[in-house]
Amino acid sequence: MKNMTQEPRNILSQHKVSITNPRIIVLDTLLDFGNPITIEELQSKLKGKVAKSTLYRVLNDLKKINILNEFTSPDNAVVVELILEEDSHHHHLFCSDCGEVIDVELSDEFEMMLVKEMEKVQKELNFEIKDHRVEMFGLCTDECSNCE
Amino acid sequence: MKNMTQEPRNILSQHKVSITNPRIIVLDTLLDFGNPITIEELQSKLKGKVAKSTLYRVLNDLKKINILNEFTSPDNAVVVELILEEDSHHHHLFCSDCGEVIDVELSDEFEMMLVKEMEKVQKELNFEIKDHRVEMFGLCTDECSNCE
DNA sequence: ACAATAAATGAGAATAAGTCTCATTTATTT
DNA sequence: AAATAAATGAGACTTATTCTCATTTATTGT
Repeated sequence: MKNMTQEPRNILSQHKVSITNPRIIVLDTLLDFGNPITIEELQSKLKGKVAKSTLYRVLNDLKKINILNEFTSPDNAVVVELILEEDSHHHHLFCSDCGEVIDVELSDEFEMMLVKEMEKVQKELNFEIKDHRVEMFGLCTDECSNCE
Repeated sequence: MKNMTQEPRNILSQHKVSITNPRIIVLDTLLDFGNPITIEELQSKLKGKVAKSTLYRVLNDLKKINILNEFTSPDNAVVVELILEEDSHHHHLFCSDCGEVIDVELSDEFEMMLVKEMEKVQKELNFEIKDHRVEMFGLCTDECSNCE
């Protein structure tokens, strides 16, 4: 899902937040990595460039303008992922061995069925469902660059 | 999914772990609550009865014998839930307002389709999928005892 | 382009969740 | 009931995240 068409400066100005160095650097790093990334890994990539407190602030800023998705891996590590306009709806696959997080697109057929299920749940439980998430856990095999 | 048929002592002896007071108290509390619960809330229920360090140890023990499920809420709070033998496969619904976590069963039809989707993903990505989870987010309305 | 104002940053202190240590207590085994 | 092994409590320690505040950087109006 790597995407080089978007520029940090454009992203920021499109969302009407001021353009600052730390924001550009964080966005650059996320765009360059192109996959969901652990805060820990992100911190190590930014060591010496962006202060720890600033990193957390920038991540919060990005969440506020809805271009950052945050979730946790099975071992409770926080993972973030940029939401780019041309990204399609997708879910995540976690390797329990190396910790890698992989984007997965499921079929439209499946997504439609999930929506129907959610509608049923909404009615039964009188709950207004806004969003959903499908997570899959397992082991990446020989294709994974981390585990061998 | 509240279940009163299981006794802490039986659960522990069935899993060959020694029967101790803190373990009984923690299991009792989880059985009594009968729903997924935040560590924070669990701690407050056990205040003065079980030491913090012991609580975490007991929770780890229960995870080791596979009778405790752990996951995180959308705001990254850790939530635990007892896995009882007669519980059926289910998913979770999170209220963004009051933080309540509700068990949801989805149709067999849907689950079968999800399994098919996972098989596709397994082949495509050469990933061995062991487990999955469907999470839904939204707002509970007038039925919820917490929000009004 | 420049001054004034508002917002963002860095560095480290503060807080909070979870783990670890170790002396004491409680279970289990014989 | 004694010996051995395991579990506990209390609090120290570690690590992730938030907060504070003095300084720097961006934005706005002229």
